[in-house]
Amino acid sequence: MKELPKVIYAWDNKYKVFLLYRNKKKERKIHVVKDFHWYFAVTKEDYEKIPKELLTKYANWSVVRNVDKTEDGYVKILCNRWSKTIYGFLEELKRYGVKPLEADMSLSKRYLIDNEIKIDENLKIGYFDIETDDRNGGIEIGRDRILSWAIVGDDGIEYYKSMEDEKQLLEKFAEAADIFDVIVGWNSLNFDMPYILKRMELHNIDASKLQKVMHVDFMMRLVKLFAPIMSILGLSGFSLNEVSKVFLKREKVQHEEKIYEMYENNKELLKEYNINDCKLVKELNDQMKTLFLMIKECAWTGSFLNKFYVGELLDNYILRDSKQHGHYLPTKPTVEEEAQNRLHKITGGYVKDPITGFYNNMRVFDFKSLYPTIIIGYNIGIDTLNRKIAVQARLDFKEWLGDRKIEKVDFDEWLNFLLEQKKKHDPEDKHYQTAINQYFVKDTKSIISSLVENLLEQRKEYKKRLDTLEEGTTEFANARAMQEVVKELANSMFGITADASSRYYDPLISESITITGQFWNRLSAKLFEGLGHKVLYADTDSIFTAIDDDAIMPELHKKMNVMLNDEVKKIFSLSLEKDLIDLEYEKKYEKLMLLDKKRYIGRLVWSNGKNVRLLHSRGTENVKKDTIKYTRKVFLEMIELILGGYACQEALDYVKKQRKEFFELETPIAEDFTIVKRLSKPMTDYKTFSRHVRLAKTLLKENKIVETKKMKVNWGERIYFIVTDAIDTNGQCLIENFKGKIDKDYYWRIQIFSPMRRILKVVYPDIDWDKYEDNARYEQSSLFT
DNA sequence: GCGGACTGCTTACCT
DNA sequence: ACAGGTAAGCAGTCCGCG
Repeated sequence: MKELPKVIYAWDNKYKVFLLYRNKKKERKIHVVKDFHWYFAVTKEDYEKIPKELLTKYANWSVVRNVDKTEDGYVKILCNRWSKTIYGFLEELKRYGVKPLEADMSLSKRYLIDNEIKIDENLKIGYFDIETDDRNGGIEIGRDRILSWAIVGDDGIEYYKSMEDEKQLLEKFAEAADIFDVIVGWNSLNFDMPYILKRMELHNIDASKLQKVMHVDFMMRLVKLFAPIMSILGLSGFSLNEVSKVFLKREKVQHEEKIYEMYENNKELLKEYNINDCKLVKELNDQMKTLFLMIKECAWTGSFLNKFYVGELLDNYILRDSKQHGHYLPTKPTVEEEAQNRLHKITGGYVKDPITGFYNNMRVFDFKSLYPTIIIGYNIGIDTLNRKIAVQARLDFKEWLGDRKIEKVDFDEWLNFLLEQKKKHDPEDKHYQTAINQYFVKDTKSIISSLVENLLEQRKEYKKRLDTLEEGTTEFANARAMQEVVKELANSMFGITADASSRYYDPLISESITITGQFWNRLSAKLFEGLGHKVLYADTDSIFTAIDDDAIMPELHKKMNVMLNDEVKKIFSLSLEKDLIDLEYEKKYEKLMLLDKKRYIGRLVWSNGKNVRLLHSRGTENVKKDTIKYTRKVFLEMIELILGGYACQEALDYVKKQRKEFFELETPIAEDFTIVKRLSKPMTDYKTFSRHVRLAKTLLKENKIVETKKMKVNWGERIYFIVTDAIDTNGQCLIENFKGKIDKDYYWRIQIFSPMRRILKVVYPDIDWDKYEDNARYEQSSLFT
């Protein structure tokens, strides 16, 4: 193969690389590469540290095959990756102070990067689903036989099989799947795929028959995209039925009978049901273009669909770029190194102690792309950090900070410390100094900063292009997709420098980013206050200040940006032609109750340049899923009344009224008082047993719920319960066992009044709200009023 | 034996 | 299997107490 075609998918088998591609006739073909050798790299300086005997020893053990010194600055050590001794070799090298580079790579990943192989975007997609014998009840992967399968192509062609002979059924599935580049299912990573593989194993069918087909679990992607905004979408869960209802206004095919009964008595309905599930997933994708976007991201970064994780995408993207520049990156940490990395806690964003209160005309400013901006501005990267300065500079910073937390340190003291340190460590001004007193060279651009810069630049371009294109056209969809792609990648760059399992992990780097973010935020607070605007709250990249006059806002916004850019450039001697920092004026609340860190609620009237009028809340009870329905209703009602201008006395009367109504409630409805809590881990991992865990224990024994898996993506079951006696640790019942008894005192104190009181205390601080908590105490005190 | 102070666990949220 | 920061509620423990 002279001109390498775009590749659909690639894998390796010890010493061979398999490249799947489409020929001129659009047929799927495999190209096998037999003469590509695995290697890792070390720098030339590191190579000198390796004793010759060590290399000879491992060469004699057939671990080291060859040494390639042809590249600038690096030596490639060609090895037999499948020798177990390789790990001993790498460890031994580390003992000599040698850092093996990119020694974690698979053979195929290495090949794709070295040969700059492009990824094909024209993938043939099949949506698949299986049905299994459900007579035994409960779900256990591979326990019962598969009754049928269906695949629906993106061209709409349907494939379906159902037969007695399961072995043949599975063979047919492998055959049918093989014409697709990728098969897409719903929760298929945890159900369909492992089920099929288990049953294939049972029938001694070679699993490699499915090797050539990538697999995507569509549910997992949607969970990632929509889990944070479920309530906005009106989405209560991620069953296929629920998601279809919300996005497609359609439901799954209804059936009264069990799957097995359909298989026995109503084969047509089973077929319809099975195929329909595939179609639903297809229609979801047709509507949202999710796979289209994922495929774009893969082609852009040089990754494959079945390894679609931000970390993996970025890794490929960075590795390819650095290879082009003739650089090799660190090896991913071993399990032990990763555990070691985790022990070190990295400081994150700045959260100001809020000045709580009920405010008029609260304005929110927001740093656009805060962390990407910092990466670019200070040329941050592993390749630009001056390690010679780093050690002493770190010690100086630690000594100065002492046991204080950085957010508690006086801002001017911090500023002065940094200015002094700059003189000490970098008198010739050859570096950018970050707010954690680390120094990044100015003269060569770091890999990640140029990538992030490129990504942000691209994003601007796509946004510009979007304005010129017509909505609904393919070009528009393309541009928007790419805009999303570059945004996600730029924003994730920080994440991988703080990820203990990543080759880019480095606390000096990630804290250079986060703590400089803290510094910028506090600097902007200082500037706001210099202009007479008191900052009331701030979280990471946002600043809250109350300003009555709308007319001054455009001017203030402009002024703040000029000042911020000037100050930052001056303090850190950033030699930037254009202004990097973009502090946007983002929101206006006509009224806002600022309750606590990460908790506020108010009337939003202006957002991102548009007039709006809606209740907007963060972290308050109405947004939390474990709030009971009754509280949600009363709480929101009270908020509306307060926003509507309730006076103190009116609020007091309202609380009294609510209290009375609640205690006079004769037959509480279960629905109103159900507490919902989710399990987060396997039962054996629990150290304490709260009410929902106690209930779950029994449910688990009775096989009514399934054990929570350790994987992060797989949420545990939700437990719906009611507290009947708060004193008793077993004073709770499941919603289905509700007999009409609730612990009224508990519900009033904890579930209903407590959230209300948090608001009332802030809005009407002069009243002693505590006495309305305890029923008995209230009765007593009311005797005297 | 019981209650208050305290610690750490758990869940769910915010940026 | 990209991060840290935080509130609230409560389980569990320790301690004092003639």
